[in-house]
Amino acid sequence: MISVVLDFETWSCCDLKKAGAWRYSEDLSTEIICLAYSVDGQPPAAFQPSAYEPDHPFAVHVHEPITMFIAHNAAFEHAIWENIMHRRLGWPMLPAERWHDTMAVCAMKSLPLKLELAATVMRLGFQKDTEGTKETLAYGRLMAAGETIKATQKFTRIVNYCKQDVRVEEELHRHLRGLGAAERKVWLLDQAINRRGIRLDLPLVKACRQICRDASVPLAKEFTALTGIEKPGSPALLPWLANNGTLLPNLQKETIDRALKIETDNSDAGDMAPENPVLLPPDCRLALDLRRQLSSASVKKLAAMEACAGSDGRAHGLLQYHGATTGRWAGRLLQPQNFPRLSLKVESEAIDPDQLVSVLQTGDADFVSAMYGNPLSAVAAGLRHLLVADSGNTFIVGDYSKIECVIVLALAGQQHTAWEVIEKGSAVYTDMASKIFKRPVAKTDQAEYTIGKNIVLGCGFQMGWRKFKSRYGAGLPEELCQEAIREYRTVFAPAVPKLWYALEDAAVRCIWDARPVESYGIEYRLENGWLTARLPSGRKLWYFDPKPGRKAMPWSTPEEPDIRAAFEYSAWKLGKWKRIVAYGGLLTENVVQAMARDLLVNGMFEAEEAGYPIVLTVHDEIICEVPHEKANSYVLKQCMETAPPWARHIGIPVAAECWTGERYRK
DNA sequence: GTACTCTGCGCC
DNA sequence: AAACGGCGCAGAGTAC
Repeated sequence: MISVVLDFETWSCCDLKKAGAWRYSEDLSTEIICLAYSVDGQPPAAFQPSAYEPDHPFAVHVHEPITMFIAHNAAFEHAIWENIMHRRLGWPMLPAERWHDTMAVCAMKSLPLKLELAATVMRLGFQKDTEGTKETLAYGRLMAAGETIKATQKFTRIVNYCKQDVRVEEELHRHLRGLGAAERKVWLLDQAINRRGIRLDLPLVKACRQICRDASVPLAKEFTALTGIEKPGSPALLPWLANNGTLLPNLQKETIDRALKIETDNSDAGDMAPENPVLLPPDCRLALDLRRQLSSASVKKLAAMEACAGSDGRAHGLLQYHGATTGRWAGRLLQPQNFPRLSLKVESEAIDPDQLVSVLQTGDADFVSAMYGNPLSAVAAGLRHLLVADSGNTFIVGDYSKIECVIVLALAGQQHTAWEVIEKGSAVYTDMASKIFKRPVAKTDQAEYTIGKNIVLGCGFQMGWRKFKSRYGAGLPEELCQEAIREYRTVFAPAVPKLWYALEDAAVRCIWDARPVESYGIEYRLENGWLTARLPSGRKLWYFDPKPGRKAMPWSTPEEPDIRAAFEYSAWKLGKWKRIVAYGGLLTENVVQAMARDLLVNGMFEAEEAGYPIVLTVHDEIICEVPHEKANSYVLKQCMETAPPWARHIGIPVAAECWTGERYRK
C-alpha cells in the first residue's frame, strides 16, 4: 500500500474558524494556493491544482485504489478535495475510506491536536514553520482584500511552508502509526456523521436573532447609562458595585442570583456568605439584574448556526472524534453538546416545544416578552428546537439511563446496587435522602430528594464533601455534607472506594516497577512513551509521558510526613499542556467514562446497521434521522440496549430511553 | 491586527 | 485519614 501525505494551503473570504471546513470548502471565494505531498516518505513535491488531467503526476495516486491519503485533520483536506478538486476542477472523488487522519491518532493517544504542539511534545526532527503560518494567513487577507499583485510575491514562500507541513505530518505519522481496526471503524462513522450534518431551521434562527437584537439593545443602553460601563459583560462591574456599596466576591451567575434574592426574600439572609451585603442599593440591584438578563451566552449559538450552515441548510463538522482523552466526542462550531436545558413555564404549566417555536417564529420581541417574560431566556430555551429533521424525516433520539453511575457500581462489583438504581429509580434517591436527613423523605420533598439523587449519581469518583457542598448543597451545613459522603462510601457503595484505591495502586505499581499490572479487569502497561489502560472492550486509554513521583497526602505534616508513591503524566487541560498528578478517583472516572463511550459506540453501530443513520451524539445520547415511515423508537431502544459481551460479563444494566420528534429537545 | 489568558457559562 | 471528572465557546483585557 502506498501512502501519500498531503496538505492544502487555501485562502478565502470565508472565516474557517467560524464556518468549519465543510462550509469553507463550499464557499465560492475559497481558492487553493497549493497542494504539497510526499509519497511514501519521499521529499515533498508541490503544485497548484488546476482542471483535472489524467496524466498529471498526482493523478496516478488518485487512480490507484489502495493508495491512502494522509492529512492532519483529514476532514479539511477531504472537504477541499470534494468541493474544489472534484466539483470545481473535475478530479475523481476520494471516499473517506481512502483517507487517514493523523489528528485522530493524536486524539486517541492524548497528544495535542494542533500539529505544531504535537510535533513539539513528540520532539520531532521536523517542526512547524510558525512564521510560514503567519505569512500564509497574511497572504489570504491580501487576496481577500483584492491586492493580488502584492500577494503573488509571497507565493513561493507559501509553497515552501506547505512542504514543511508535509514533512512534519509525515514524520508524525511514522511515529504514531494507525488507529487500529476497531477505532478506524469509529473514525469512519465519525466522518460519515460529520458529512451528513444536521439540519438547522434557518428562518427560525433569523427570527430568534431579531428577537435577541430587539430585546438586548435597550437593556444594554440602560446598563451603560446607569454604570458608565460600555459592555455589560465587563469585569469593571465589580469595582463599580463596590463603589456603590455592594461587595461581591465575583460576578458568577449564582452570586448574582443570591445577591438579588436577598432583597426580596430576607428569610434567606442566614445563608448568605458574610462578604455579601444584607441590603442591596437600588442602583446595584438594577445593574445586576440587567447584567443577568444580558449574560445569556448561549444565544451566541445563533450566529454560529448561520456561519456554519452549508448549502444544504445543514451544519457539518459539529463533532471532533475522540475530543476528550476518554474517547468521548467533543463539540465544535455551535457546540451542540451544551444546549441549555431550560424549560419555560407559564403559571407552572410547561411550554410545549411546538408552542414555543410558534411564538419565536413571529420574531417579535414584544410578543415573546408578553408571552414568557425575558425574551432572551425564551430564545435560550428554544435553541435545541433549531435542530430539525429534514422534511419527510423525523428524529429518533435515545439516551442511556444513569450510565456512569451503573458502570462504576458494576465495575466495582456491586451489580445488585446498579440494577436497583435502574429498576427502583426514584426510590433509591428517597432512601438515600432519608438516611442523610434521618427522617422519611418523599419524592415531593424537592430539595432533599435532589440531594439524595446527586449523592447516588455523582459520588462515584471520590468527590469530597467540600466539593459536594459547593456544587450541590450551597445552603447545607458541613456536617450534613460529610454525612452524605460517608453514607455513599460506607453504606451505599462500599465497593467503590476499593476500586479507586485499586486502580491507583495498579497504575502506580506499573510505572514504578515498569511491568504490566491488572486490577478489576483494567490492565495498565507502559508502551513507548505512554501508560496505557486496557479497558474491558479491548480499547486503550493513553497517558502521555508518565513518570514516577511522590505526593504528600492531605494530612501530611513536617512532624509526621506521609509521602507516598504516585505518578504524573502530561495532558492538554484548559488550553494548556500540563503535568497532572493522578489519583484513584481520576483514574476511575477516566475508565468509567471511557466504558460509557464504548457502550455508546456499540449502540451507534447497532443503530447504523438497523438502518438508522446517526446525525449527532451527545456523550450518552444518540440522534438519528430517518424517514417518517421508518421511525420507531423501540428499534433504537433495542439497538442501544444490545450490550456487547464485555458489558454483559461485567453485569452492567444497560437501559435506554428513546423518543421521536421533528425537533430536537430534552 | 493577532495571540494569549482569564472569567464565565452551558452540558454530560 | 482521601481528592474539581470530561468538554467548547464567547467576551474582555492585555501583550506583542
